[in-house]
Amino acid sequence: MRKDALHNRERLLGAARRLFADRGLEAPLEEIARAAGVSIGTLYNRFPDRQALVEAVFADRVRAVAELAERALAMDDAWEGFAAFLTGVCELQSADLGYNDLVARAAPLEGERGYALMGELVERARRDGGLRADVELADLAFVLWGVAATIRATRATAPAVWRRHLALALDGLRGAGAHALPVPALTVDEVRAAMGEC
Amino acid sequence: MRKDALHNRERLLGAARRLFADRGLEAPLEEIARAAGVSIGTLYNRFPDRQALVEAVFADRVRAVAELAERALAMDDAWEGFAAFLTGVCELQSADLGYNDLVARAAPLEGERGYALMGELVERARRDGGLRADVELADLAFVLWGVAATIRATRATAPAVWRRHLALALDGLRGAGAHALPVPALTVDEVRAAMGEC
DNA sequence: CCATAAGCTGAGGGTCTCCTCAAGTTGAGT
DNA sequence: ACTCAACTTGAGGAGACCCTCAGCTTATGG
Repeated sequence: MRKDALHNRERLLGAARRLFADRGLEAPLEEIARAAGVSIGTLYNRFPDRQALVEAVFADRVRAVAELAERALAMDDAWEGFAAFLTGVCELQSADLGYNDLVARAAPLEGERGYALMGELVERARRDGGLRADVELADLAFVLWGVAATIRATRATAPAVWRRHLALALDGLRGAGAHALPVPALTVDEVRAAMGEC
Repeated sequence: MRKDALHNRERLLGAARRLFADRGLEAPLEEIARAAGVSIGTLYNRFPDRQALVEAVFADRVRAVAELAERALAMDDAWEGFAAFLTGVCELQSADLGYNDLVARAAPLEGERGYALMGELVERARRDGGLRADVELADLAFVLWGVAATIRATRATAPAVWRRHLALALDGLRGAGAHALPVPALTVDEVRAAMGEC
């Protein structure tokens, strides 16, 4: 790859990072190109479609979340770890509208390893962290989807209230005083399908 | 108003009701006109803009929710009433993608009277229904926004799981075993602003 | 049955975004 | 310096959707 091409790629990634962050994943590609000081054609040269650009921009987030999960698992208190993980992901969502969009469309950690990591977080919290027994991995999607909606709605008005929503959601996941759940959890495939849905 | 105009108005409302319900509030107006068997010009004659059409279509929902609130207040058990109200609104959201969109943009009950009604529901449940003391009216928005997101994501895949999300959210609102909330609730104005936000 | 105001129509102009590709430019190896 | 593959450019076609308005149709009251 030629040096100028590489340079343009960097500029495009930077511009996309910025625009996705404060306008969401639907930010016009033309505007990203303009912000990068490059023509729309060049953008398409470097990234065949929007998805390629999105993936390149948010690749770092996958690593960040994996690290988050590992640090959470390393925490002494299982519940603290569980809560810290969800809080961390929500913090990323709140810092970046694009990532917020993204988490609604794909789990923060994909693949065998990702699911195993998050599954262990849930398992451990259930075993000895006071996470209610009838909660499953798939139920984390509710928290993520829900808080994402609150973040999106309140980011201009009250950029920290999502923490209140999250706190209420976490209390709903605690064992103490829990009530039976009315329907079974989503299966892994259903979660995937639902995320694809929008 | 001429008879044919009235007739067209009805056809338009019917078509809009249908299309909003399964495609959301962004359904193309041209398609609504087509479904109504009427030209796009006529649609604009009857309804100056999308908002007018939306308001006309969902006027009945406002009445339905008001009734829901009154029946909820009439229930013996304060918590049951509170939960029944939220469940009822979520059921409406789940039955109609357009209404689902709408609830994210405006409270299900607006105006002095609407807020008073919902406020009383919260107040009463807090007083003697086991609703946690630090929850306020504005916090209902979290439930509505959150469940709305789940409904939207899962309607094709698992159209009933939102009840699970709602159950978890309700458990988070219960008094037993509640943990202190990290930030103050939204003010009424902030809720309004947030809803306008999207 | 007529006059006329009310209503209907749909082509078309405007905007926005996507994406392509022919023509021009440039980095880099020789 | 020269060559040429790699790269860039931006005008422009395509597709959605919005909304308007000049010209035609029709309900209705007299």
